[in-house]
Amino acid sequence: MLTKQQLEQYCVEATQTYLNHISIDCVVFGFHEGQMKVLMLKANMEEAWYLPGGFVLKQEPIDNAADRILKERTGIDEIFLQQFHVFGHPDRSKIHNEMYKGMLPDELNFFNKRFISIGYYALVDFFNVNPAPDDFSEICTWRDLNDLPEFELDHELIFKTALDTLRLQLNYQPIGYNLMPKEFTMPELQKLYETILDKKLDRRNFQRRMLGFGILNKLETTRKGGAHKAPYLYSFDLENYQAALKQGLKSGW
Amino acid sequence: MLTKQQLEQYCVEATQTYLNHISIDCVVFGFHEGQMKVLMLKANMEEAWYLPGGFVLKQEPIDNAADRILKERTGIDEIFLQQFHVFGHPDRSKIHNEMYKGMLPDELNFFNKRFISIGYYALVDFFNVNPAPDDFSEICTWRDLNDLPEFELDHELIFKTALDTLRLQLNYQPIGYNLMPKEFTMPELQKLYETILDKKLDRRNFQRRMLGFGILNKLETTRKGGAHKAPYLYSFDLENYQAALKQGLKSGW
DNA sequence: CTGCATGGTGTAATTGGTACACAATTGTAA
DNA sequence: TTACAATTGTGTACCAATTACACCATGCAG
Repeated sequence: MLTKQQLEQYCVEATQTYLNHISIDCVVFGFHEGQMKVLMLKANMEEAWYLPGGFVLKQEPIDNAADRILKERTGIDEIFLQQFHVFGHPDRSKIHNEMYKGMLPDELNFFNKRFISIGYYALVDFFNVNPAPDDFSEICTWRDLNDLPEFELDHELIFKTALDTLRLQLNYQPIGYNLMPKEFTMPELQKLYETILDKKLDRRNFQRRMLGFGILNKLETTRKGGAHKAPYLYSFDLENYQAALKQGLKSGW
Repeated sequence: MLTKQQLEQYCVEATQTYLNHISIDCVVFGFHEGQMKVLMLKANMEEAWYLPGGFVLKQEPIDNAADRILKERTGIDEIFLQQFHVFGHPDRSKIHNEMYKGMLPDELNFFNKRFISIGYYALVDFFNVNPAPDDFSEICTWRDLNDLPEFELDHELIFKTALDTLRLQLNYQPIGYNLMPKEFTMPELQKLYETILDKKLDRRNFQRRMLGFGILNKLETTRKGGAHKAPYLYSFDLENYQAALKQGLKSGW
């Protein structure tokens, strides 16, 4: 929670250091215990949830800005990030945090401007993330895709657009390297796909199709401990994976 | 060609009416005589070509801004427009037109800022367009995709990204309604696809695939006049076309 | 040891895409 | 008038990918 003085100083500095009218919002997807997760923040003192975001330094490439913002929230350095849409309706711009409304005259309040927000989505390994709140929030945590709180502002639209984009990209790009641990089983990978797509897939066909892409290495070991047959472990063949990212999985026309 | 005084007035007004730091650039595709075309502008007094673009009014949704800008360049009202990428590297921001550099002190020069540009691509019917230059150009005209001039700034990157996006979308979306005249023959439509993809397609397989999408109406009439067998005319089934736009042509997973 | 849930592999049927062949139409040149 | 070249309309055999399903293997519970 910022005092009025702190907020005032923040606004003065922000106006000087950041590009005005431009913000970045990130949809950070993680995967844990068979569930898809999104990183979210809860505002100070109120039940208001929003997506991690921030601003662009005056001489900073926008991709770097997204990297920087997410490093602050997750501690991770090299994140798989993809710009997916720009949200630019004038009505979307409200104060990030209603609590600070009225504490400053409008002309001094950096947040009380129209912001055009560039949406990025990120895929990260759940276990590498150390969620850290920002100056305006008290909680930064994973939320389950099946149990999301209400979003502030237009963040629900941003989230849904990100998810739609992710689903579409599943059709022509490999996915998982950034979401799975180094070693994983085929059922675990399938669970990821099923969660993203929100539908059941055939176990056997999934396996053949995945292997057909040629982006997986089958390891010697198996995962013991379950109450059933021990599945083989796989890892991604990074070279082929990168190549598939570039060329796409299907040629189409 | 603007005088120093006109430029100064333009800059003062622009700073007041437009969002600073944000611009829009458009890649307008047309199709004529079997050739893919892009709408381009040539600067006053020099051989400098760039894409049509403009700025966002302070209270204007960005999609409307793109509509407005393209209406000024083409005369067309309802254009098929799609946001496809944001170009936000700080080095991309130079003065739109080098000629005006130095005519004004930097702090007054609206153009001498960093601009983050939202890229839109448009598909239009060639015959509906009345190309009109803007204040900083003397020519607005179609350029053949096979015979493009050098682009100013990062407009070549913007153009190529738009073309790549268009090619990708060909795999899961119908196209052509906005590029073809009301009635057209199958070979004409095929030529459009071949031009976009820059590759030959099999005549017979193309026909079957297209008809399989269920977005075409076969008309009774044929196109006479050619030196050969008269081909049937087709039109788009707008209802199915719109549905296909939404759902995508292939289900994927 | 047996039952059961899960994982690994195989295979037939269907669908979709590719590569052709051949007939029909139209204007032109002989 | 006729033969021909160029182009369009339609069909079909073949291969690849996807789908649906069967069967066996493994590992723990009882």
